[in-house]
Amino acid sequence: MVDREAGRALHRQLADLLRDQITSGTLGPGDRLPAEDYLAQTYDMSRTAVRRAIELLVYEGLLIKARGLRTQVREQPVRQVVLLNAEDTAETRMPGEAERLALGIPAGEPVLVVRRMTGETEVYAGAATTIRAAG
Amino acid sequence: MVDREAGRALHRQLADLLRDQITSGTLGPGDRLPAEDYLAQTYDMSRTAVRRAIELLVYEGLLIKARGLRTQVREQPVRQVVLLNAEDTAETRMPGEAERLALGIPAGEPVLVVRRMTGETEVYAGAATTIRAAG
DNA sequence: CTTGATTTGTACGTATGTATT
DNA sequence: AAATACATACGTACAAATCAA
Repeated sequence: MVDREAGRALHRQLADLLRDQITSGTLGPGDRLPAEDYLAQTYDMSRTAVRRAIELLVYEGLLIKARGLRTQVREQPVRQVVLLNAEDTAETRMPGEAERLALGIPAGEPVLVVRRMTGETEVYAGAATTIRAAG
Repeated sequence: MVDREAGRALHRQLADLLRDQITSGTLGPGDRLPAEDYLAQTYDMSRTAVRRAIELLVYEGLLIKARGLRTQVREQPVRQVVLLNAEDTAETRMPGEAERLALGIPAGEPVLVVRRMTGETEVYAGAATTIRAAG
């Protein structure tokens, strides 16, 4: 489980455990985590440490938080294909908070910025797009 | 400055202020932020709130933290072009902590995953690549 | 080389606010 | 209305890394 003598921060150890459960499928998309208080008791750490662990996974795009609800394993959206023509370029980066809210995407999701040769710029939710070369 | 009656969390308000200084160029790449304690006194909030503000900007890819040093405005790397051939696809997502450390990229940077039609998979630091269609 | 000052990291506790069920 | 659960905000203490004397 978690080991206080491990030389690794408690919240990182818990994040590792939860990440494993998600990537292995023990926790599937849409599943809800136990409440923070429950996790704190179960793993014998403070709620603060639990929240830090969950925060790490939110920023990895694995979890979605909502106040009052329990934290949920994120559903991976179906990826829509974005075609890249000759002379177009695409870049990825993290959005600022305002931009993220404007696009309606959750924390932990990068954006994809496509610059068309026409000069137009398109911004996509990164987790919902697959890039492919046109032609 | 920050307004406790604004109905907006203190750490989000401070993050807004710092983000503005970075994007406007008042704080340039490589510049160091004041120490957390100093910011806490200056903006009359706890060190906890200051740390949360900084954390937001780290996850937006704007700041780099290291223990013992002061927090630094991130240098944006020169982007290297990745060519996408017909039948290749590219996707972006956030890396897990282990993957991120293995690739040697800081928190707040997405990865770019290219799947070649040959079956090979390439993983790049997202902030250091520009995608372009071959041909 | 060692010490001390500075600065960030981890971990705990408490209290109160807000959203959902 | 009440219970549950996450959000914000404060405080304390000590650990660990860095840098300068």
